[in-house]
Amino acid sequence: MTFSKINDTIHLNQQNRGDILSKNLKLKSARAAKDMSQKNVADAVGVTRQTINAIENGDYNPSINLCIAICKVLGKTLNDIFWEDDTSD
Amino acid sequence: MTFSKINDTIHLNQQNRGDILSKNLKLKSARAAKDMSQKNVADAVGVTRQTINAIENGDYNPSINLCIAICKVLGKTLNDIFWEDDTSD
DNA sequence: ATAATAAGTAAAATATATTTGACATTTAGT
DNA sequence: ACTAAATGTCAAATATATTTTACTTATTAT
Repeated sequence: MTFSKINDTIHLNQQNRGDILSKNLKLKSARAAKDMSQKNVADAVGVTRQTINAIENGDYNPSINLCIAICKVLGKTLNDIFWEDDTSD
Repeated sequence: MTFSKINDTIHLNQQNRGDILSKNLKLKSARAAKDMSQKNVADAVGVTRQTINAIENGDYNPSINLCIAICKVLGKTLNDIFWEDDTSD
């Protein structure tokens, strides 16, 4: 049994930061729903506002623990904010 | 027929240990359900087997893109494998 | 007993997430 | 006009995820 590599996008994304990654609009709207600024969320989860800004703008990919912390602050789950539902493409 | 060494009682408590090293047993079982080795998953998502091993054993936290890739390989979602459902903050 | 695969672990090197500090733009409010 | 808060972005420094190489143990099968 062989397994094909489906994760080429990771290294591609890491090399072309800001080019290919799309914005996380779910995060932006979830934050807006809580009426929190980027700095508010950043302080709540213990990172800088630049980090939250970069995540929203798709400049790099956060760690799973940071994603979980953000979700909890915003009252959402990982699937709500970070799961890409692009089943059709 | 050989007998394996049963050397610890830790396994009995793995599910509900709140310690530093909380293993990701959901990942382990999802991988077992697909009959894939750590190296199989590693190759499929484009990382080394040490990375998969470290994630399963809770040694460090992967990036969200790697988590998504792992989930897709195993036919699971982020919530299935990486969302911790302990509502006690 | 030997070989082969899977798994656990570790030290050093590399890649990249995150911080720090700074500057610019927009928006809303006096 | 000014002020402040929120956002966007950038370069350099730091922290840490990930790789590479290697050694070890466990398991299964020959």
